[in-house]
Formats: sequence, structure tokens, C-alpha cells
Amino acid sequence: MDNATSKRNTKQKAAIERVVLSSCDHPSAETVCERVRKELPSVSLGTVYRVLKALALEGRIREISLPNAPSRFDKTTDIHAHFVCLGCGSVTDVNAEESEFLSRTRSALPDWRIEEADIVFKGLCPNCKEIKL
Amino acid sequence: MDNATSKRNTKQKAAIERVVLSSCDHPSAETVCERVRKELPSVSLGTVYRVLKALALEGRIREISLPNAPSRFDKTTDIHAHFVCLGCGSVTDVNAEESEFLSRTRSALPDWRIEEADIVFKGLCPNCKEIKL
DNA sequence: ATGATAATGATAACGATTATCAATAGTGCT
DNA sequence: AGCACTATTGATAATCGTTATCATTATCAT
Repeated sequence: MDNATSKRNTKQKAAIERVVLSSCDHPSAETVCERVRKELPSVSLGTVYRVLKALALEGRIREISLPNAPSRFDKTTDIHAHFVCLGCGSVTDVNAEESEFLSRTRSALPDWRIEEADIVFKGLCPNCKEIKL
Repeated sequence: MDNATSKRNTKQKAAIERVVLSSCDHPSAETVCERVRKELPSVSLGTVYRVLKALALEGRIREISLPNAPSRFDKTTDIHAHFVCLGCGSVTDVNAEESEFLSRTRSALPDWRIEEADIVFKGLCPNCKEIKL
């Protein structure tokens, strides 16, 4: 329940972690802040950034870095691929057999130590694809 | 030789494209600017950004978006994986059978239209791995 | 050469994120 | 419970990469 980097338990930390763990839509720091404010109206955006960064460092949540867009935060912590819809901006988990891809790549590149992977697909989600057709 | 978006040929555009096409180290906009200044000491960083963006849009070069780091620019325009070394910061092309991975993913997700993919590995390159051991 | 206007250079503005710092509030001790 | 210590907060300024603005310059069809 406790951890090394965080020395004191505050309602802010608890609420921020709770929001990410109960969100399925990969919210940005700003969105997390809005949701936390439903419960704690005075949280500052700075605190949200600070706590999210700490949680990611502790491995309790995952930061999804997106090109030319604010980072999103994910309750799923293992490496997995994401799809960003260029139509609606949604971020979704996709099953791309990324773990197999990762292990293949690792064995193909034995001299490189791969510690992280960001796999981001961009295009149109089923909804937006239908609209554009 | 000519293109649609660009209406006039300037020495700045020519020099900027030449620098990217002759660079093998995936330079950032700032680095491109420094190199162009060897030849055209008065180019502004704004122009470099503007031209790089246009060249990427025209498909003559590729922008590599990296998490929490300035974009790099690449003479290779097709989708391919990159490796960012957490030790020395270098960005390298790696062969990860990414085209096979892409086509597998496309057929696994027929309802999603995948138009782009950013595949970025992070870890230690052979050099830095050796130092850290 | 000349004129229309695209492109430039200088600089301000921007959005996302991080740093600063005085005020607040957990936590261990009595 | 009260108190002291100090980690954490909220407010705000600062930073970084990038984009926008705009007066000046330079390209190119005529």
C-alpha cells in the first residue's frame, strides 16, 4: 500500500490515483485534474502533474507519450500499443501482438538493451472511418 | 523537382532539404539550423521549422516525434522503427521487422484505418550498454 | 526591369510541463 | 491531544519546443 518515493499519504494523491485507475479513456493531466476537482475542488494542476509523474515512476500507472499532443495516462502498466484517432482524438488500446513483436525485436538486436517501447498507430477509428466514407 | 505546396524556390529551402538528406544522425530542427548556418549564416530557426514541416507534409522527409524530446528529422520516409538511447541520446534506425508487424496489425484490425505508426524503443545502445556494465 | 506576392528573419505568443516558494497539513513523538 | 518537523500543496513564474505575426526582402511571370 505504501511506497518508497512517497513519504506522506494525502487526499490529493489518493484521489489522483483513484481517478486514473478508474478511467478507461486514457485521460490527459488536464482531464485528470477536472475529474479530481469533482471531489477536491481546490487541487492545482501542478499537483496533478507532480503526482502523475511520481505514480508513473513508481510503476503504478503508465504515461503514454503522444506526438504533438499532451501525454495521456493509463492504468495498464505493461508495454502495449495505442491507437490515436485523427478524427475524434480518442486514444484506445489495440491488440497488435506487441509483446511478440517486442520479444522478436529483442532477439534480433541482442546488443541493444530495450527497456521501453512506445508504439502509437494513427489513423481513423471504426466510427470516424464510417463517417468519412 | 517542383511541388504543389511550395511556390517559390529559395536557397533556404534547398539548403535545409540538402542538410536533412545528407544527415544520417536524425538531426533536430535546432541541429539542422546550425548546419544550414555553415552555408547561410542568417537563416532563422523559424524558417527551418517552417520548411521542415512543409517538407514532411510533402513527403520528402519524415518527422520522428519523440516522447519528451524535440522532434528529429529523417531522410527515410517510410514507416520504420527507431531506437533512442537513454545514455547518449542518440537516435538510430533499427530493423525490427516493423513492416511485417504493421501488416499483421492491419489485418488483425480490419475496422481501423492505420495511416501512420510511431515505433520508438528506448534503452541503451551497444556503446552505452558496455559502459554501464 | 518591374510589380505582385511568397518567403524570410526577428520576435512575440503559445501550450504543455516543470520549478519555485511561502503556506498548509500529515506523521511521529511526548 | 498537542507540538514540532518537514513533505506536500496551491499559486504562480519560468521553461522548452514550436507556431504565429508582420514588416522587409527576394523570387518569378510578365
